[in-house]
Amino acid sequence: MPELPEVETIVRGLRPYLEGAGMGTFRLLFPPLLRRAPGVALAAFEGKKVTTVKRRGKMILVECEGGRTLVFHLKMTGQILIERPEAPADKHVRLIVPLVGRDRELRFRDIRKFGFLCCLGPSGSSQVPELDALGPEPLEIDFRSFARLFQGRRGRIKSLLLDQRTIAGIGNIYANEILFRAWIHPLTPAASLAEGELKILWKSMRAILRLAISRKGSSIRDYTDPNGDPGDFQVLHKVYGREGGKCPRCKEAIRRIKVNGRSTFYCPHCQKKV
DNA sequence: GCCACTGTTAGCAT
DNA sequence: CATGCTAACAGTGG
Repeated sequence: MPELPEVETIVRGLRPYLEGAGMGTFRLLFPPLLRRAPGVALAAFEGKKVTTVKRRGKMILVECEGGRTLVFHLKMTGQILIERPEAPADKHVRLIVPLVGRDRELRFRDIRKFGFLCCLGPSGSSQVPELDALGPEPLEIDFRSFARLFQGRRGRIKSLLLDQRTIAGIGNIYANEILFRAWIHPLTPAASLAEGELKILWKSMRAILRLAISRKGSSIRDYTDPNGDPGDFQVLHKVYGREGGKCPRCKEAIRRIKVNGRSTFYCPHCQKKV
């Protein structure tokens, strides 16, 4: 579930618990969670203190003393929870990290098991291809660089917004909401967008993501932050999940199509096909 | 029960 | 190289 606003909310929720805390013995309940790293690598984190928690795209980076970093990707159904050790853990909890002296533990819970954890060595080297190939951050990129992302690209604009190598952190919900706000049809060839349209798209992207972060993300199914609190941006969705509903701008019925196999919602009147 | 659907993306086919 | 499908998995709802 988590896209950029949800992951940002999670990271902010984790900081007070993790930063400065020491990590105890990891309990890896589902070993395949740990990707492309020998199982022993986890031991290198035990007894170390967390220095910083960061977000990059949809990934969570937990930096530790000694320069090592844990990288979490929640994929569709992953959650990171901070709970008391005595709180019951259900069968979907895949990893437990005790936080020494804080009467709390971090739990990675993931129903569909798509999520993963990677360990980065002290070299800070590139052991996570997904991390290295990631495009720029949508809230940091300036307009000129943003416009350049789409030059000479033959893909459709929605496909490219979802492509993490083009720009990082945008998923299906926010791609739909951003395009609606920008009055752009999802199937528009990216390279055909005029300067003015790109400017509106850039502004819409920033506005939607910032607003969603301020609402602590969208809780469509069971997304919660580390404290178990849901976001409420879903009540502000204009098109996502609203097939057949009225466009808030023109009252036309919202339409649903598939783009690259993903459900895509738009207003046929406000987002004209080119 | 069966089928379609789900917020992600790696890996493979084209 | 660029782009488009499908599968990985588990659960929910019709």
